[in-house]
Amino acid sequence: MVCFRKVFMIRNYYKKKILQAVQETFPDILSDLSGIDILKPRKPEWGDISTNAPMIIAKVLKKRPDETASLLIKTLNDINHRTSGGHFASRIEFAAPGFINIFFSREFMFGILNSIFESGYRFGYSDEKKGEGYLVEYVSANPTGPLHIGHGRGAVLGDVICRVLKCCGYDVLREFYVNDAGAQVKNLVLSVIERIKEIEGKGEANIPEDGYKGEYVREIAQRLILETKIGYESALENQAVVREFAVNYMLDRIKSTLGTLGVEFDNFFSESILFDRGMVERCIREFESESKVFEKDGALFLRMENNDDDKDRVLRKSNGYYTYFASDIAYHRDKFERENGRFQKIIDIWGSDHHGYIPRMKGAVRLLGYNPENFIVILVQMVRVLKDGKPVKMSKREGDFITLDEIMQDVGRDATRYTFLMRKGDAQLDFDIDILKSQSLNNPVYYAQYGYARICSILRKAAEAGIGLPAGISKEDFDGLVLSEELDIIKKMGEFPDLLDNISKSLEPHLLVYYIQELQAMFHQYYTKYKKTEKVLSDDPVKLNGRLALIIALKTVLKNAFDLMGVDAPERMSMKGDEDEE
RNA sequence: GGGCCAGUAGCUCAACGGAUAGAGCAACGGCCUUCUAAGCCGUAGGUUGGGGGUUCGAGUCCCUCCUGGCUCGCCA
Repeated sequence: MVCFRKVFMIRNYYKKKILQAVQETFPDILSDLSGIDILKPRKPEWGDISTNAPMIIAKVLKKRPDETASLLIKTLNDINHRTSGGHFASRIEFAAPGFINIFFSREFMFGILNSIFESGYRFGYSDEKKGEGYLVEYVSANPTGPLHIGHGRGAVLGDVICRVLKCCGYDVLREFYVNDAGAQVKNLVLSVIERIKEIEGKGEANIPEDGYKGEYVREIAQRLILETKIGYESALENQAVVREFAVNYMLDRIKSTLGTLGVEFDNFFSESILFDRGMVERCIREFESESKVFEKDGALFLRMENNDDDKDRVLRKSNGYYTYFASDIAYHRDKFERENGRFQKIIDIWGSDHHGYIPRMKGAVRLLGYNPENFIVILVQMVRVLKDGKPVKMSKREGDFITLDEIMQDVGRDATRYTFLMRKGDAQLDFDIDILKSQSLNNPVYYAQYGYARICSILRKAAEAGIGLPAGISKEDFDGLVLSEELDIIKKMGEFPDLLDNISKSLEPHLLVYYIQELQAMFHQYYTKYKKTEKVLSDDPVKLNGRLALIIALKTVLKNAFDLMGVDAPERMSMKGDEDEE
């Protein structure tokens, strides 16, 4: 058997073999070979994995691609026969204009299946990069209102990115930045106080221009009165009390929504702490001593020109207050410095309306003495909510919006998460409430879950028939797997570790959805095609054991993928028309 | 006006610079006495916004134009 140790990535495995072949065939070649690529062919007749190496080498050596290819194939065949424990390829072919196509051997596919059983729920996981730290900040909604759908998208994306990074062996900290020091919170406080006045009948609520008019503000006021016995006048005098209560109330509510969504955080980092601990001042003092700032018109500017930004930026306004940018610099410095530099990479997930802020923050990171490349911003486009076919205007201040809680009540957590994960973050997304409500049975998440439930159903049937489930795959039972659909499913499952590695680098979790969708389609097709002829529960004991092993492995891979997406993997699903059961 | 992102099937979107551009919805026609029909099969649908360029090869990279979104504060 081909040796599978720890995480096994097919791409890397074959890349090694091909590079080895290149070295052995052309020992004198010195050029840069980074153009050599390992591809997954689109057509079955092009093999299971292929490379463009002949073309790259042909260019360097000024030879014809078919010449370099035939030499490489010769060496590859040689290596294939030398490989201890079994061959990795059953066929190695040339294809015009200069590809080498490799077909997996049965030994290789047996190895994939075997490694799924060996790794189980950790299949696809890695501990290779252990120690490399990522601090991922996401959501970070102002505690001035309930979460809306846009927050949900960022939350799910951040959550799944963290899950994938963790399983790829990174040291991950999930953080929520609480903007509890700025003007927005102040506006909330004033709004709450006005509602208190209204409730006590001391006049009409006079919500300030930048205040919040949502119903929840009245709720905060009512609770505040109830729990602290505070009145209008004392609230005016003790705004800090109102502030603390309101922020805590909103944070609790936000946390509860996140809990429903299945999104967790390791840390909630308060903006106020940056000021309380003098972290903002410290940054500014150091910038001053390094002549990175200057005063103009009574304000303090950070020199950003000719850096990453196109403009000098204000850190301290002429009224003496610091800008949001100033505290954000201190915050990001802390991220890099925290726990003796535990985090090499800082990832922020922002709404794409903040994209103009990226050069500024990158520049600040550079001025702090860190490499801006280690500060990565993922942008998430705002979600447009459609109702009655028309976009719903959403204004937090006007209190006119659909909350994330309401969305989840309508379509459920799984569908909500799945919908957000279906597209990459920086693409516009329409969330049509009516369609998701009325056609929720058509939701793609059910397609994915249905396949899982089907597998469980077969395994239940097997148990009922007294058939023991295999805990692994033996060489003999593997002989029962000969249908091309079966082998294709095995190959696809083998891609899972590559996929996770890819996502951990590209930070694009939507690939997970596409993978599940494809894998499920393969299973549904296989199931339907053979439900009358070649059932999993075959009378032939070799086929039976092979197929049981296949679907148990499939169940494992699917479960792992679902877990990473935070979507439920149901053991059974009721069919249409069965609603009245139970 | 400057900057960032996008423009791919009727709609929503995929496709590390690789071979004949793919799914899902929607449309049309089929498949349930058998391991779950929330499934499967088939048909139709495209000059990848337009035009140049780079090379063995471009939806992908460069230039330019068109269109849309976002953004250009001593707001956060």
